[in-house]
Amino acid sequence: MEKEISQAVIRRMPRYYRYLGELLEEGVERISSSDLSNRMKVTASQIRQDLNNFGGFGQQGYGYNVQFLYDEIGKILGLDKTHNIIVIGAGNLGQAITNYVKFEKFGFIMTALFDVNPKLKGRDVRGIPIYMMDELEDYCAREKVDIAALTLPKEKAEEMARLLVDLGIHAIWNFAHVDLDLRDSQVVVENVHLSDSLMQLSYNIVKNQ
Amino acid sequence: MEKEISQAVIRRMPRYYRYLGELLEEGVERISSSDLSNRMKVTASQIRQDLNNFGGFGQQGYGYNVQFLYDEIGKILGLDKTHNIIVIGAGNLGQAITNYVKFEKFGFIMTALFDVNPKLKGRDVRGIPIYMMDELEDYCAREKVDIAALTLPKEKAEEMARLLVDLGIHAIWNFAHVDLDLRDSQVVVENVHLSDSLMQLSYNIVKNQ
DNA sequence: TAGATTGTTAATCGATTAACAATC
DNA sequence: TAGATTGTTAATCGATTAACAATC
Repeated sequence: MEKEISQAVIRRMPRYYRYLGELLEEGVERISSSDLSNRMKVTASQIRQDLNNFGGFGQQGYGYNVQFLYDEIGKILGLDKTHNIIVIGAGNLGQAITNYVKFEKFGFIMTALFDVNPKLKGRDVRGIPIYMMDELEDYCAREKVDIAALTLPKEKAEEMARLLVDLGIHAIWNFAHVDLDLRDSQVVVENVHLSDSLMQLSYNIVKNQ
Repeated sequence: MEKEISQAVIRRMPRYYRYLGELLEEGVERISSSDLSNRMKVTASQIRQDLNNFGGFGQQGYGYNVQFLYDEIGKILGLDKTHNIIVIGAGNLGQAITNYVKFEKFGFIMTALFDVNPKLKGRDVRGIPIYMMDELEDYCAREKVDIAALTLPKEKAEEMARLLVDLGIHAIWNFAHVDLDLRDSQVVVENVHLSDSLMQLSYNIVKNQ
């Protein structure tokens, strides 16, 4: 296997992607690491180092072609493929994520929600059906599912994560406020801990005073 | 001023807080850095280093008192005070955040939502009123507001952020997919970039295959 | 007191920045 | 060709881990 690229680098890639998208919208054709560094408030050195983890996308004396680099970073991030997402837990957060249409622009397609609440049976979120949890297994056998977004209370999250692994799901986008211990599986987990984020903000408020 | 504590350390504090909360629920009275390190899958060294940024909370030969350490970290994170939060943008995400009752356990109180959509006028989210955007200034003059959660489309986020700064708000919890450039102000910004998180997940899926 | 475990200093590791030769 | 700017190596900085003396 090629040498592992650090998550610190990976975390910055979506940000590059976003700035390049903005440059495209502005009609900018090429940009140097130095100009980009001014915009993004990072060092030009870091930009060149980061990009060169994945290959030489620039040209000496010229800089980087914006469209080309945008597309390449898109490929690196897997945005050239579509990813089907199911949402486990059709509460407020689950529905909000489902409604966040922006994701589809990047190839993330919401295909179904699942919940235990019988009141939600047969309902939908902007056309995306809500199923009962006992239909999950059949659904996963029938349809291609790439990512499961987990928006359950933490008490139920661990158990559900196990089930999802058994059903062959490869990636979990975890909104439950708990660490999923799935190290024995091959599943990729990405955590969104909103409480943690809020606490960090709170710390910085206090510090600032 | 005391020496600055790195954000890497701060980011880990909410996780310590969560594990200590779980230990409390289990009725555990004391814990050593080594036992905690086993649970959290970090090094004992890191735990001791992190904590000692803020003071000596442990006792040689004994370890750490769980309740005491929990309370101290709570204070460090500012969770001993309440924070009033207003939500700018009462769309799905704004409403989902408002409904996320869990936050209140940590002293974060949702007090109002604001939107431009006249259909929402006079409505509420579990008793929390939705106001029109033109009432924002009066509201901020009248009520204590600690944090503004920003759930607007990115086109409107920057302008709104400026306005919030002018209205004297000190902290912004930013869900808009844009970097707010508020370096000239004293405002604390914490970003939640859901798209970035999803892209990072996507990268790791591709890598894993 | 002896054993346990912290607080803290020193060593290591990895990530960021600087420098510059290669090259378009 | 000369100027610009990359790709990449070397230097620096900061964060993590290891080690151990202090002490409960």
